[in-house]
Amino acid sequence: MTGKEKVRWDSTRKIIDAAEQIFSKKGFEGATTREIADKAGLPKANIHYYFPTKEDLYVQVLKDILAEWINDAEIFDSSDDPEIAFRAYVSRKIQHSFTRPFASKVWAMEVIGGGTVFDVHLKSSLLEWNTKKCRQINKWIEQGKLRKVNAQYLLYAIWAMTQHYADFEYQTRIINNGQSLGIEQSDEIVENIVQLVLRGVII
Amino acid sequence: MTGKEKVRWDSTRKIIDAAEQIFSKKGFEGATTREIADKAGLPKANIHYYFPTKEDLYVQVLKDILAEWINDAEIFDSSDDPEIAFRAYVSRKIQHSFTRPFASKVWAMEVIGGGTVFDVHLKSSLLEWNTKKCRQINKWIEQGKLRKVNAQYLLYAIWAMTQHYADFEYQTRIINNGQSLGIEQSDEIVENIVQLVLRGVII
DNA sequence: GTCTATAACCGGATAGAC
DNA sequence: GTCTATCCGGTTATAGAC
Repeated sequence: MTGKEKVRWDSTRKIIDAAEQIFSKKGFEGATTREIADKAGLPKANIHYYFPTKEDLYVQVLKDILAEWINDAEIFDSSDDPEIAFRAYVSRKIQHSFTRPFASKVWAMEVIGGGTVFDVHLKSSLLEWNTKKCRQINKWIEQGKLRKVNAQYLLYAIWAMTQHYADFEYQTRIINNGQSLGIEQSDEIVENIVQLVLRGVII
Repeated sequence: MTGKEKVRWDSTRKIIDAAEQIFSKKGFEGATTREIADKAGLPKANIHYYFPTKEDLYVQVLKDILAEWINDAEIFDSSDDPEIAFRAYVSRKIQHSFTRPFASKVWAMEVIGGGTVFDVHLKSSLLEWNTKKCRQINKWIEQGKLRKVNAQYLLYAIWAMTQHYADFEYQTRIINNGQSLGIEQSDEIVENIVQLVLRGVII
């Protein structure tokens, strides 16, 4: 990487990291490029130099998140034993909930708001991610390793339970007397979700 | 109710309904009083007549939602049989997910964004709601009706799975080939969540 | 590539006639 | 209680010097 390329890469990275945090607090419309620039430690004009419009930056953030989740889904193929695979997946998802909470929140807000900037690429990536995992679950059912559950609803359940700890962190914090749940609780949380899933599907 | 009171009540209702929809799409910062006024069929100045600031209106919307959810929780006391109580609660929650999706989304966005307008009243109502249900679950555990599960994590799981169908409706729609899940699927969805919960906790 | 200055516009809120 | 007109501050985006 030449010097110029490095500068470009560094600035881009700084901007995306800042954008993730601001978008996760205010959503697309509520976030301002000014706030993002301040958080990134750059003048506002630089944001527009690297990302012509606010929407370009926002879409980039969404694509980054989805790419990470699709990557997480790979672990589903790590074992032919559904118990091991579910545990590995839930564990990785919860880890991400605590280590990269902003990305998850941006995605959640975008979906809740009705997916106004979702383009064809994002939709097809999401479908691919979903299809892949449904197929694996259905294979296990055919092999007699799982009860005949609805794979789609099971995925929604796992998704919802794991995302909850990233997206609704503020709510869990209020309920937990102002104290954040963190990495220390993650084993406990993973075990709890995994138990619910396994009792529900293992024969 | 006198004529004037009726006008006041009608306008207030119209404004809150419109606000729920706009806030659920754009969040607090992203929503504009102009859009809310248009949706309510009133001039913008009228919004400010009934609700001096945008924040006043927003807080009112949040309080309405929480009041409804606290009301939903009452059904938890409807039976001493946890199976019946869980089923009734999940069922009511899913019904609300389909019949009043906007309210749920406003709440979700507010929490995801970090609860910037959460005041003491909202926090204590939320805690009350939570405590009430934890207590009931723990009573069932003491009575030997349920496994020794962590009541708090169980509530998060139920909350997350039921809310998912309201808040992430757009995502489920993409995955379902552009077709909305609706009331027709609600029995199936309720049964799915209830089965997961019951297998997880019933001895 | 960086940054200051500014254009062009839009937001919440209010004044004041009806 | 309703509505038009308007103020003022803040927003995205760009022009142009360095």
